[in-house]
Amino acid sequence: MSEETPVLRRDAEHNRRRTLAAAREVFAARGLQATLNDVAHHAGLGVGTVYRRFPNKEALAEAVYAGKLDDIRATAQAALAGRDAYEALRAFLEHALEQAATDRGLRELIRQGTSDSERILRTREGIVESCGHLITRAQEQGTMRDDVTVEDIAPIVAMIDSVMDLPAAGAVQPWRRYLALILDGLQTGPDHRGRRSS
Amino acid sequence: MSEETPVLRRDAEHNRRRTLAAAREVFAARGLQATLNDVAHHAGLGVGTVYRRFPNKEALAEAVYAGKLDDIRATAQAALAGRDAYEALRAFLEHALEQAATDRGLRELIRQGTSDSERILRTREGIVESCGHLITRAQEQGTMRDDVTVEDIAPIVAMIDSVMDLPAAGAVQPWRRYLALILDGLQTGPDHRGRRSS
DNA sequence: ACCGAAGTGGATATGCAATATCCGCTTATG
DNA sequence: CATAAGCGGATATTGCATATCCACTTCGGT
Repeated sequence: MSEETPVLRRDAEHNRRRTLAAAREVFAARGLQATLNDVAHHAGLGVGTVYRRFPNKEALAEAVYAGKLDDIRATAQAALAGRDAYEALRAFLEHALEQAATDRGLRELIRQGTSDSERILRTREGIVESCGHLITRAQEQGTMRDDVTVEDIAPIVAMIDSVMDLPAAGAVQPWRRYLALILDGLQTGPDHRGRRSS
Repeated sequence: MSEETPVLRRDAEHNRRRTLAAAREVFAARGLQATLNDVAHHAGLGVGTVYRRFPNKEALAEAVYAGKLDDIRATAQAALAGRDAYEALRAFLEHALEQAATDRGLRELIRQGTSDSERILRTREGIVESCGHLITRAQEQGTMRDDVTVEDIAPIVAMIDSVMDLPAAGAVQPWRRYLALILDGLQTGPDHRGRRSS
């Protein structure tokens, strides 16, 4: 066992959880560019306390999001079991983007980023891989256009994300509308998506 | 005439043009967050020279982009004369986004931004307004879904922009594909966009 | 050719914001 | 109660962008 199990003092453990909870909230609201000072203050703790447990912001972000992202990957993998691959993909994307909609930090993490931890990177790859399988199967089932690729996943997610970043006009979130629009367009159309005559 | 016409010395005028040219290139390549030092160096000039002509970065950016943006607005207005409003809107968006595709600074300016000059803001409004007219006319012509609004323009542009910001996989720019996909989805479908049975 | 105004360069002052540390004090725990 | 662990938050450090200043150069009219 090279793994250290320092066995934190009770109060320390309590503060560790407080830190994580605060980080979740702050990152969700203001994104990953929020400072550890912000997080500490929001948790009612000193900065030093936060830095004692997490060497830097990236470590804290990973602690906060690794699980959440992994859940999403699990959902993607589970989607592979669905009968209708197109519908499974649609449902998965809606589910995953719903998470992103309420969490700006998660959104930033999902996007292609340079400063990501190895773990986050792998998880993201896994998600995309599952989506790729779904696309292939949907095409075999004749429900998805043949020119769709795994390469389309990242742009689609980026596009929907960008709508979420827009200053929301009303209370409603218009991203579902656009996701539906795009996915709808990727189906095999009734008349092979014929253009208007003129 | 409260307008000053300082009549620049020949070399000064030359350097002013050099500055603008350099700014165009640097902003296009690296976006508006490039520093005036970058611009000056790229122009082969000292920072002081740049600051002598343009009080700050925003002024320089406006000098660089005001014309370009105004051209886009003119194009939008011209599009109102088209017979087929849907097609005119499609062509305009493709044209405008083509400009954005090769100019990161323009892209950032087109997006909703806080630090924009009054002039830029008005121009953007004008563009959106023209798009709104096109949408209304297309609906009257029965070529566009009735639930489309002017409010859809900003998200659409944002979505396509976000694709452009993605690290380009190959040499090809996939944004046209997505723009076509989205606009296609906004047409009135042959069978009123019926969902698949299952 | 000369001279004053205009222009130039770029080192550097200024300001700001985020990161991370340090250490005197407090608290948990055996 | 002893002591190791933990805490707080002022502050050092770093990094970056903005903008200025002024000794020096160049232009252009006479």
